[in-house]
Amino acid sequence: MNGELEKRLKRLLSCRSYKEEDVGRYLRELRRFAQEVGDEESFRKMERFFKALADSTRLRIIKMLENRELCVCEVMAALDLTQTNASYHLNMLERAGIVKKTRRGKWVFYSLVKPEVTRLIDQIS
Amino acid sequence: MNGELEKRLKRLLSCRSYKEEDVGRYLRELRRFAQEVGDEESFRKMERFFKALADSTRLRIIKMLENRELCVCEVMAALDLTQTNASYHLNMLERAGIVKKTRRGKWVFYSLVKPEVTRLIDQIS
DNA sequence: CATAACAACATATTTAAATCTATAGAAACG
DNA sequence: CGTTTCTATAGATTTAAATATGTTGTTATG
Repeated sequence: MNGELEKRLKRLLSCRSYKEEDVGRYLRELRRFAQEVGDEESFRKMERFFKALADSTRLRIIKMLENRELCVCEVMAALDLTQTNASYHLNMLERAGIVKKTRRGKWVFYSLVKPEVTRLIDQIS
Repeated sequence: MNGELEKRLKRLLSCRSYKEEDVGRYLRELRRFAQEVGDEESFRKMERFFKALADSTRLRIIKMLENRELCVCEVMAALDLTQTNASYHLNMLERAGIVKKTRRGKWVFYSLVKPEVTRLIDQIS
């Protein structure tokens, strides 16, 4: 067990009329509490989703796609990105399940999978 | 002007019965469209907010704070973090306006500023 | 089927975030 | 007031994301 940490908790609990021998139990309680709020897998999933939104270029792409679908070269033109960089961001959004792509001849068009995502964005701003 | 890009747009538009001389106008239209969906400042703000949520440790902290406030040493204990690392993540959340801190004697307690944030998180999972 | 055009991918570089180590600041307490 | 305890910050290191360069895959077209 981590002795230093237990001492620290003991001092904290002594302000709360806890008995000294309860400290070990309190530590286990805290760790169980941390487990109970959610499993690692679902937190990882949320992390990936929020990471996809944590970039102003991608947020702007999403807001544009709210109005209409765009092909890669239109995204390049609109946001002044290199072809590779535009593809990179669109791929990030696709892997997060936010956009989907449709090939039409030589062109690949991107559109929103769930338009609800823009509601979520608008809640923030 | 970016000649390569204009040629690319021209070929795209030629599939849509656009006149050739409209390509320059279409490029400007795309760029204006990109501006209209939102100003850089507000996208940067959203980016900061989503960045704060884009980490599974911080998401777990938020979910714990939904139930009750915690001091730094409790966060350390619950999530098995170093003191510095716990402070770092709590500071990130504070600067994003998600949590606030209250000093009580030697201890600093953190709590949610807007509990709505957990609704937003639950929408994802 | 050879070539041109659009997009994706692989790899390297740059830039930013997360973590660690060491130290400083603030409150409590003898 | 000197010491201990809790938290924050500074600086260095590690790790991951964003961007750039060069190349490949895919579709259309002469």
